[in-house]
Amino acid sequence: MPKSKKTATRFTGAASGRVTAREVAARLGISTMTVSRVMNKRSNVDEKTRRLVLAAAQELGYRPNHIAKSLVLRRTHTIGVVVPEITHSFFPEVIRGIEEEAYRSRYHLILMHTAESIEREKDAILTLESKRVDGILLSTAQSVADADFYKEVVQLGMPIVFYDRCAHGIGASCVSIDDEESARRITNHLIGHGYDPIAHLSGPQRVSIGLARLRGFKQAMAEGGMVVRDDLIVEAGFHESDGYTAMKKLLDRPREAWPRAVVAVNDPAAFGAIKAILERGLRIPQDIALVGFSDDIRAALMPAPLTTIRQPAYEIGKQAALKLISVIEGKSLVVEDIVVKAEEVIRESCGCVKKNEPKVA
Amino acid sequence: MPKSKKTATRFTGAASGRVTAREVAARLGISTMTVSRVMNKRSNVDEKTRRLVLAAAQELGYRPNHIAKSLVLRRTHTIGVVVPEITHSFFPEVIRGIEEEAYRSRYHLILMHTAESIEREKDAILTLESKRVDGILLSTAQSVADADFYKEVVQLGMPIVFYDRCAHGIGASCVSIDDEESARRITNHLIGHGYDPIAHLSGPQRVSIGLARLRGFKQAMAEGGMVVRDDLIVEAGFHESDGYTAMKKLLDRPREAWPRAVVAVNDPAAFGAIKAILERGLRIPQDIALVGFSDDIRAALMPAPLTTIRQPAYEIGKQAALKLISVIEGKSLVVEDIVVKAEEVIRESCGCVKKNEPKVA
DNA sequence: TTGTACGCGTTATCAA
DNA sequence: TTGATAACGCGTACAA
Repeated sequence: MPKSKKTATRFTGAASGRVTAREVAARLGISTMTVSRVMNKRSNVDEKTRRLVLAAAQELGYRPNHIAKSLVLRRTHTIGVVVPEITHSFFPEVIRGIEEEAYRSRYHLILMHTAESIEREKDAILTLESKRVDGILLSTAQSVADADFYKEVVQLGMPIVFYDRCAHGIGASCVSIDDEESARRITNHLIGHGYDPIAHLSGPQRVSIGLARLRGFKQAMAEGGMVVRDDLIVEAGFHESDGYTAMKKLLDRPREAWPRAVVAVNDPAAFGAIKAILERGLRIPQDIALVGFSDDIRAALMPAPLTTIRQPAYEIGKQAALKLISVIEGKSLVVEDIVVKAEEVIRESCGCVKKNEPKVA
Repeated sequence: MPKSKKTATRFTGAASGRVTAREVAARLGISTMTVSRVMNKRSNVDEKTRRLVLAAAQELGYRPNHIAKSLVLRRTHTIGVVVPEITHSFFPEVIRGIEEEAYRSRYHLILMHTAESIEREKDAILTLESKRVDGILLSTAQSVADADFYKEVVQLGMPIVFYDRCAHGIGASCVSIDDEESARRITNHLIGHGYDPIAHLSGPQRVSIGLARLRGFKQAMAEGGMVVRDDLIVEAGFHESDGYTAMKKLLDRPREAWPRAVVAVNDPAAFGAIKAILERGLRIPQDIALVGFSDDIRAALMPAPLTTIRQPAYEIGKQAALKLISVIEGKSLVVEDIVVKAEEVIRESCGCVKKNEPKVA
């Protein structure tokens, strides 16, 4: 041994209360490298020593320190997941999809909830960069203003994939359903049944999906030869209360100005609209027909079971994770928009079916 | 000086593509310690150099490396959250509570989903230990067998707080509602209305809440002078399908063996039971009365709006995070069971109210 | 098959 | 107010 030991080695578990590879090695009179090799399942270790190390590790309660490992390998095997609204049932399903895929590839998740706040979102991204996650999955907050911020993230070399609510044109991939096309299809349903006029409770126009669904609505109207009346497009929001307020605003007008049918930007907004409609003593769909978007767990249980678009949330999460991981691992270099197919769920609220199905799914 | 468009020019190797404190320091001809002091808002830095450092950091796109920081400080400022079932609406609410409290104290969350599997749960805990989280919040998987495993976690010095589904007697705190007492109260409701006999669709008896709710049921029955018949206690499960199967089993018996009322272990199970009851053409509560547990978001929307117990999920998450953080920071040394108050929500399914409230909340 | 030297990026400590 | 040095616990690249 050439050099004198300057290391005042702790033999007991000392300060951090944590056992290190050095202690496992010391216990057996071997080097830490052998311990390292065993823990990483390298083949070039004698079977006998391998078993000794494993036993000692077990006995001492050794847990390899991923922090130190990450520092040297410059990989954390961790993905940052930024969620704007954890309560909305759509996102937990997305998370489940992400989680399943991450688990399969042995990645872990750091969860950041922005509560729809752009400030918290920026903060979340900075934190994730500092935590050196290998990549980020992000759905933008409603209040998103500048894509420049996202662009900087991309330029700094952080792999990022957007899901559901995307920022386009900044060199990042996006996984979502075809919001525009889906909104077009479901609007067509109402048009096809002869309802006129048709109103739209829109989402915030800052948010990609709010914009896309409005576009789909307008396109269907144009194709159907309907007049798009600005006074029948009410910018609402994604929450039940938003839909309630917006619908009430419509119903506060004179009766002849009421819409005959309504396309809500999502199901919660539709629920609010339903409430407003029923409060007036009106019937759905006889007086006003209605469709939503997202197939919320409650949609089938409404007094008028809601016709809506089913968003395959799990699939979106899965695809997003899949894409991100392949970007991280250098297996995928193209920036792309991945579109997951959404399907219509026809129920009674649009007046398109007559049969009374049992309400419990 | 206005912003440069292309930030982050790497000078040295920096294979990870990441700017380090060394590079910021080199740029200014100072030491990394000064950079460190500035980033950590230490007071003993000259105001002028402080500004220079901040400017250089900004320009280079420097993000302090939390990994390295964690290694030396032996603190990650991260909490591991283990969730058995992310889809059940209860847990996202808990997570929101945890997240809010963690955010307030500047902690971050690593989310682990066990999908009710004990294997994945063990794996999750080992990973969290390796990731050196500062503490763990855990709700046990249904298949939990040995508390010994949890005990080892505690003995290794990892702060851990259980929530909702707890492991007792191992020196860890627990945050939950008073399941036994709540089950007792809601069963009492049925007894008070003269229903007899009363059945219980129980949860798995391996899980703390399954056990506690059964105890509460039995206690109420005993206090009410009712006979507890083993054949009317059916071990079901927490899912809708479990409740459906269990209820069908009851209804497959001769009519005189049917219960007059049913206490379901939770709302999803109650939903399944409702389905089974309605399929037979029976009415709720006229033929069979029913109560659930948890106030699922769908409870009010059932054909027979469900009387249930509201679990303050957000509050549970908040309390659990609060307790864990104070344990981590050495401000709380006692092991305790924290009980969050749950309240009954009386709706029509128990036949206790007559008025027909609007179904949309 | 096993071990040694060094570096990953940061902070505590002590000296200047 | 600032800087030099030594950890933190591990893996890479070599040497033995």
